[in-house]
Amino acid sequence: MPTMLEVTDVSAGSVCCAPLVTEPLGQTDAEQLAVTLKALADPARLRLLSIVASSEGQEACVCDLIEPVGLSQPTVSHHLKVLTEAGFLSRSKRGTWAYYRLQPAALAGVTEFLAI
Amino acid sequence: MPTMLEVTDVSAGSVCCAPLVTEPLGQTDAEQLAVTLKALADPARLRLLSIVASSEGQEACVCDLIEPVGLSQPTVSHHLKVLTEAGFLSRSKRGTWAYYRLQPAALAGVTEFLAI
DNA sequence: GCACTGTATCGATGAATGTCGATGGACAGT
DNA sequence: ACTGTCCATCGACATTCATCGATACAGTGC
Repeated sequence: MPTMLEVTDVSAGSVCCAPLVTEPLGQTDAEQLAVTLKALADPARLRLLSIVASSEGQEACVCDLIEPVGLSQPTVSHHLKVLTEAGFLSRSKRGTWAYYRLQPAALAGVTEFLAI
Repeated sequence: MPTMLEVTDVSAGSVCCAPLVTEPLGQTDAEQLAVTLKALADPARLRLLSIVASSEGQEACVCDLIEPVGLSQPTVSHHLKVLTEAGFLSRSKRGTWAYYRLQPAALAGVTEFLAI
């Protein structure tokens, strides 16, 4: 088969390593975690994520996301891709529409890492 | 007195608003949260935070942080300032040395916000 | 006062990133 | 096929940011 890539699934759960407060982080672990946190650290993405999370079935179509955040369609598409690659959302296309669904495990992974 | 500023204390606890998944985030809340998360979303800062967190009394002197992260002293100082302004660390000067201490409540606030 | 050490600030620079308009590709209806 | 809609990618631009060397500031000891 050629390229059945379908974005990237982190198959999240725990993020990568022991909780932040237990032991010093190595360089590569820190870089990986920074990528994940950077995906969250943007106002537009936080809003998109919260809108998806509080939608029916924690799922929303792109067309329903553009107006609420007040950004252009390409920009919204870009942010959704970032969130998806970080594992916080998953994408499924139904007809002409693309639906993005919350992946609670990814959030849980971050929480677990930051927990005391 | 002229400027007794002493950085900025968030006197953290909960971050600012309802958990991410409960209701759509407003623009200003999202911006505030993004600033907080951006402070975490950097490899060097994650490493610094984890080193401080796993030190005796969850506290460390700048001089003990420079070598482990392998960055210049001004850069380390910059990152510590960012973490302090975000409320994750507090600073206290004792003699010539500056000690940075973990503020667990700030981490707890983020955790609370991301929790399901 | 003077030298020394530990930190913070300043200014510069290169890299990363958020944003948009324009374009392309996929699908539905006529 | 043609048209229209929904969405992703591309290229460009402006801004932000991580990093460093140089410098300034504060405290200690002589």
